[in-house]
Amino acid sequence: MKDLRGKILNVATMLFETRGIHASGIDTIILESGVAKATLYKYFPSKNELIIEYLKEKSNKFYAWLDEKLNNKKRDSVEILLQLCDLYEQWITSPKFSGLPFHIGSIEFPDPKHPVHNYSVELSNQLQKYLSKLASIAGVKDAKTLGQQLTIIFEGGALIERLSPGSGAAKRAKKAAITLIKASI
Amino acid sequence: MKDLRGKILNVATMLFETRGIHASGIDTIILESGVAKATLYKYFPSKNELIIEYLKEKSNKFYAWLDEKLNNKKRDSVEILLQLCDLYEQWITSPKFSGLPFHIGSIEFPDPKHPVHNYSVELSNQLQKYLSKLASIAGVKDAKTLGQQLTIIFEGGALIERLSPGSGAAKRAKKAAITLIKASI
DNA sequence: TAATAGATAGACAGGTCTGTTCATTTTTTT
DNA sequence: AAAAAAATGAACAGACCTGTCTATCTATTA
Repeated sequence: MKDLRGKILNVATMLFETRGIHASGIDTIILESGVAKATLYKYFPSKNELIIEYLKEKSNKFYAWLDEKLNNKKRDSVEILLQLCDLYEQWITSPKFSGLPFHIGSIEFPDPKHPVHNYSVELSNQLQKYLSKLASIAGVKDAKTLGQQLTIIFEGGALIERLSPGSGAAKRAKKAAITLIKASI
Repeated sequence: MKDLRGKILNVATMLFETRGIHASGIDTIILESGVAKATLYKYFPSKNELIIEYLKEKSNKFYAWLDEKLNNKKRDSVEILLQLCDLYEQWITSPKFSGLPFHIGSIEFPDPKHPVHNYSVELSNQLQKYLSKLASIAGVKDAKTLGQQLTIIFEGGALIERLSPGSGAAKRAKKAAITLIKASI
């Protein structure tokens, strides 16, 4: 099994995150993945599509990981939110973490009409809905507000942890999140 | 007084924030500012220098505005931090706001050794120190931690407010900040 | 008015960018 | 082993990139 598509996507992911999206040309991507240009354009009709697939795959992997880790816990208590904070810190401080992909997408493509920007906004909204829902199931009174505030903290912490890796931003974000969670019950 | 340098910087600022840095070429910048290419390269030896000047000027303007607004207030009380939260919301929700420049700089230039990335990290650290100092003067016990947490919330809120302008992210970030401030005294 | 400094347009170099095309080779399937 | 599908290398188009340079023109200063 060759899975050229997967190989291209992996290489593109690595390049996008270490060099940036605009700075990673198609020629570099095919060179690094050892694939012909026509092959890349067969699996991904345009660079925009490739970028969006990168965003989508990263997002899917994140939620798959999170759901799996949270699945065994009882969801109908505030405990689940504290577990979430632990998992957040784990994710952000993992050595392979290099920022939230949709931050890259939205900042490198600031035009609100651009498909990459659009999809990035969608992913941020999705995170907010996910966290609000989790808070709601946990029994938080104003779950929507808490979800939105956790989104802000998690995204901010992710950003700063990437700016200064190992500086402990993730840990402080987690503590701030816990403070907000406890204040909301 | 012509102030060609200022005109170039203004145009570059506008283009960087609406189209992104990589997507704004030198040719576009000189075309929009009605200036010869040699003139741009006289005032800014390279595009990197231009980008850094953009970051620097934006940062200076922000702190000048903030210091002026905070100057009349008594600084030795927690009141100053609540004032800060109001000003933060004002800044972020202003129609001319289009994201924190050093977020653009750090994400478009992810290489930690790149001067633009370096300077962006410096600006984020500067914000954290500023907020910690303000918290310290206000009499907060663990001022450094609060300053770091406020930085996370302010940067996260700024990011999401830009992603979804008018969605109220700034207001919720402010509320979260106030919760943390009150929890820290 | 004459000398000096600043700004101009435009060409140029040497790359890189995305995306297409095509003939050839490799792989898979029948 | 023959037919069909997939992948390859390489060239190509047309545009854009940063940065340099020159020759001309326009201000400012003396």
